[in-house]
Amino acid sequence: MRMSKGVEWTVHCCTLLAALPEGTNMPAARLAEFHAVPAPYLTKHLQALARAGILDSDSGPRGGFRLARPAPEITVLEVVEAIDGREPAFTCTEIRRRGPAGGLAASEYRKPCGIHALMDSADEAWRSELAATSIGDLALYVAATASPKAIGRAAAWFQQISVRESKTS
Amino acid sequence: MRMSKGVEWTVHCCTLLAALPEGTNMPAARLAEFHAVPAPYLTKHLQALARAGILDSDSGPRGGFRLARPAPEITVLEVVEAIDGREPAFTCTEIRRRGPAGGLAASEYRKPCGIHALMDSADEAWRSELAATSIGDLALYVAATASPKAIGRAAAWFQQISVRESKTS
DNA sequence: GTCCCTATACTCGGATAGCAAGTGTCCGAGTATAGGCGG
DNA sequence: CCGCCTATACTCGGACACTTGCTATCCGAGTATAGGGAC
Repeated sequence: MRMSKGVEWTVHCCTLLAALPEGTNMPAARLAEFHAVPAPYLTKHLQALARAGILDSDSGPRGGFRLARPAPEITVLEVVEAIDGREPAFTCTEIRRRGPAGGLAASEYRKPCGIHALMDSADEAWRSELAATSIGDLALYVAATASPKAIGRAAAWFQQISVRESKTS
Repeated sequence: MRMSKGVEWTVHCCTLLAALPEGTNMPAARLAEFHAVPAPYLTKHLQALARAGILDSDSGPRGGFRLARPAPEITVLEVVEAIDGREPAFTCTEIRRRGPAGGLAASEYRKPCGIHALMDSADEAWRSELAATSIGDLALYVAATASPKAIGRAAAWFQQISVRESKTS
């Protein structure tokens, strides 16, 4: 059971977007550059987030991605489900109905499969934990715990891409 | 993020083995027959459980698998980890250290990555839920909730394989 | 000088190859058993 | 009749193809901008 790499990338991207000023957007190429990940593949995942209603996207020059809602209203679970799928990891194939002891009428299996119920319960606990934290929480955590040097470098890079844009105009 | 089918199969197998009389074992072929799953592939997974110390195996005629410990002392988490691996689904690649804002000394990243911490927390909640239920609990649940007809069929099949064995002798 | 038009360059969006891991299968090594043989 | 030996058949154990889904990439459609020209 392995989670897609895209989850880590997109959650980091959302956290960065949450730190941007209101109404500001950032193209996928810049997001990829900041996180040192392959740009085309990251774009694919960001599109999935746009489809899920987590990001809004603008085309053309000065275009890019931005959070569709305030960061505190976006849970990490939403991002994970947008990338990794909404269906639970465990899929019950109703083994108990098969084989020599199975084959009975559906009415004989009214109680849920015990293993299925347990797996669903564990899955629910997992999702509950991810739903309790928002992108806004993560952004605050980063702002509070990141070293001043790292924040300084991020700010410097952010200014650099601003002058890089104004140079073309 | 999809869990291996082998998890469902082996948990069902362990539950069945828990229902067997003390000291009784069952070969992989019978377990596969009862659950209507491919025997060779199930064998592969049962071997993983034997390696993990969950099952004991006997070779030769009258051989087979049996629980290595009392069913209440075997948690579902053990079975899941034996099949699906012990490492967490999410792997942090320390994205924050890469890119234009990264590249600082390791001492600048003493606080753990927020996303990493959250994912570990969710993973812990998931594992905790699976560790709270034992194979013995599942066996009791099945015995309490399965329909009398299903239990009757299982008993009939169990008797049938017994006479099938005695027929050869 | 102001407005409009056109060409441009940059953005997202979906469709397309490559690869790793899970899925499914097979055959060989080892062992308790069952029958036959000798005492 | 009893004990031993041998051959057997059945079991687990690890090594070998195949398929699905994640990984990585590219090119095309759409749009706001910037410059030039006309009024």
